[in-house]
Amino acid sequence: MNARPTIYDVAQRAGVSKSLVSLVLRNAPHVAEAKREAVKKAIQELGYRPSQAASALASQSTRSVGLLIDDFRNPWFVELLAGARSVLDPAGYTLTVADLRLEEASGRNPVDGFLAQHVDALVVAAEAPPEMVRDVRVPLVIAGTRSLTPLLGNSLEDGGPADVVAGDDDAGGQLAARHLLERGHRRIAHLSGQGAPAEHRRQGFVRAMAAAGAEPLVYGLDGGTDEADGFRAMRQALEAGERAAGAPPTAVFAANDVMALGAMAALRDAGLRVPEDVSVLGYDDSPLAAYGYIRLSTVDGHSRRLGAEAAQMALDRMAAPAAPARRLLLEPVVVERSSVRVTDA
Amino acid sequence: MNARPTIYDVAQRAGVSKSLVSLVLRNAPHVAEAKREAVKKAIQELGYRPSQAASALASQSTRSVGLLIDDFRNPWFVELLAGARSVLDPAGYTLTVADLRLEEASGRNPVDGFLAQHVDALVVAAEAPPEMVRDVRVPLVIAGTRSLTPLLGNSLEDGGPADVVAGDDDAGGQLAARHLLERGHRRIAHLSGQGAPAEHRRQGFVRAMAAAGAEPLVYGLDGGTDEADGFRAMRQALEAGERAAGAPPTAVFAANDVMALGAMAALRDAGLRVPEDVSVLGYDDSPLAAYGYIRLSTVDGHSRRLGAEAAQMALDRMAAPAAPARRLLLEPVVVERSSVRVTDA
DNA sequence: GGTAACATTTGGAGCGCTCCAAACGAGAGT
DNA sequence: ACTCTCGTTTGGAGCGCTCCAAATGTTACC
Repeated sequence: MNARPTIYDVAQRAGVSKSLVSLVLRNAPHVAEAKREAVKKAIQELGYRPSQAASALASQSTRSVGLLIDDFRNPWFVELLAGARSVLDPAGYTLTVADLRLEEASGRNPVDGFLAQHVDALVVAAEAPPEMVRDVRVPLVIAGTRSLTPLLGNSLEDGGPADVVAGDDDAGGQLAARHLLERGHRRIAHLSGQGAPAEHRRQGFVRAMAAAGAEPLVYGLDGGTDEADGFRAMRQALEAGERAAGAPPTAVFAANDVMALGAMAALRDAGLRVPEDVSVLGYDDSPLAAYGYIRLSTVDGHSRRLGAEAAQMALDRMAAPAAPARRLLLEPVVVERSSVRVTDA
Repeated sequence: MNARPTIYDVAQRAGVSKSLVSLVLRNAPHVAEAKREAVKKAIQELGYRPSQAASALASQSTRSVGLLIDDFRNPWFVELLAGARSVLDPAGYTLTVADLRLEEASGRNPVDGFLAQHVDALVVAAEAPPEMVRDVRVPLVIAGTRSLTPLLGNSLEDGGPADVVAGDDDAGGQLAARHLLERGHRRIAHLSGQGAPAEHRRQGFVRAMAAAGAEPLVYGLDGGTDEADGFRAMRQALEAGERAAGAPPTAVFAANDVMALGAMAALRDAGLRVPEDVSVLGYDDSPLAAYGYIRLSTVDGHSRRLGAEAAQMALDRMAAPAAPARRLLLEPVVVERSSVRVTDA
């Protein structure tokens, strides 16, 4: 009585066979309108809800894709997720999300979790250790940064091919440097941190600075990439500036928006105004950057489009498992808000 | 060959029966160490991953609980989630999260989704329409605000009992008013919005103001509760102040942290400093409030504890489905940072 | 009136696992 | 030597659904 009704219960109530109920559920064609209605009515009355477990088991498909993100605390993922849903929803696919940081903290392997759940495809938008995504036996798309591309080598060899869509972090780093350079800045500090995306952004930055004959000042290499790390790296930059020339940098490029926010805190604590005294440029164009109170100029890696493309790739690969692997590199652009000013110094 | 291996494959390779493999998987006692090892080895070699669908179907349990949150964009949920995991993980339960806003936008019912997935319990931490959680037939706990309590009536009648753990929003509103009053403020604007939590906070605020003989100035009633709404409501408050006495409020209490951030933007645009010219108090103690660049004083509804208690209630109810429904009201406190100052005006 | 052609509906055989009752072995006790 | 235990292992019967081949209508056409 408290037991969950099954298609048999529905079938009995509607006076049809279980198979017909199944057809109605998947709204198949060639079902008489009257019976369809009768079944729907019975479903209503019984409060029947299909068992995804049974359906997955029988059909070997869940019409769902898993999305692995880095960390729920960094709102970077919000747009990615929205982009992915915008293509998955119309296709009738469901998205399940997991947070790598949280999963690892509890000693679980999120990829195993997804596979146990029978996701039909996997989108990895986090720096997962290569062995985690190896041997996945399900369409895999790497979404995020160019830095994840090396994973490909492995995946291609011992499993299906993996598609990749990434923001070109190296180009983004160069872009950031040039953006600041073009606005008259020369003493530009870069706040970096560990992890592949940060590394690529840094490399691009360093290269572009060198090309312009400016000295790249890099801080925070030993730390992470969250707000506190940004704060700390900014303090280092400030202290280095005092020690050396007595002049702080006139601009700061942070490896992501959250770090930029940390930097802004450190600057304010030091009595420096943004952008009057020092300009700040972030990366990601996360929701944070767009807040009116923050108005952070930032490098936009097109996270929404990234999500959409990744989802599309997953869909395409499910349709054609043997198609050649695709790679798409998205060209970043800078979004100007109010944290960078032109200087004549 | 590309097919996913099953316990039969593992059993064959390890030279045991499928039942033994199943026992090893659930690491049951009374399994000889040698066989256990053999099975584990076979699992390794084959890259076997259990099928959650099959297991759910056979055991009628997934050892997972669903968590419905409001909106991924409001980082309020981050701590809630961490709190919930802190109790679910040790108990061997898995958490799956869905975002009400996103699901509704794509015309889906997230609760149906959870039930189709066979979650063993459901934690609702969003203002879901009552009919959505009716007739759920699975332990249900309402986590969030006192305002969700009315749902209970329904759930109790036509389904299992629902447990509730909530922050006392009404008390929080009063607390906010008193906090500001005690610090010498009299012209206090409240930025509210639609939705039950905001309503309760507002009611508490209005009551406490009245009790102190101060006039409650409420704005933004016609809007929502995100950053832009906070900005708009703050502008209204400022304009009203000019029109009336020529004096802006000396303090602002926003219905949540994101709105407070919007208010801070409006204040800065108006050339007013926080807290020197006007104090700002938020609500939720979200990660936003803690950023060094923001340092927002805020009412802490104990979201982490909320998550933990909710998870515990879910666990308890699964263990004792017939136990009387529990309700827990968490008393909010204010977290002082740097956005409120004492005034003598 | 009979039958081909099509639209609709149905039972049965799994999908990969869990759980149960029963089988099996190996010491222990008599 | 024989029975009892107790620890360990096993086959079988489902869980609720999908998918297929086959059955059953229905309509149309000769």
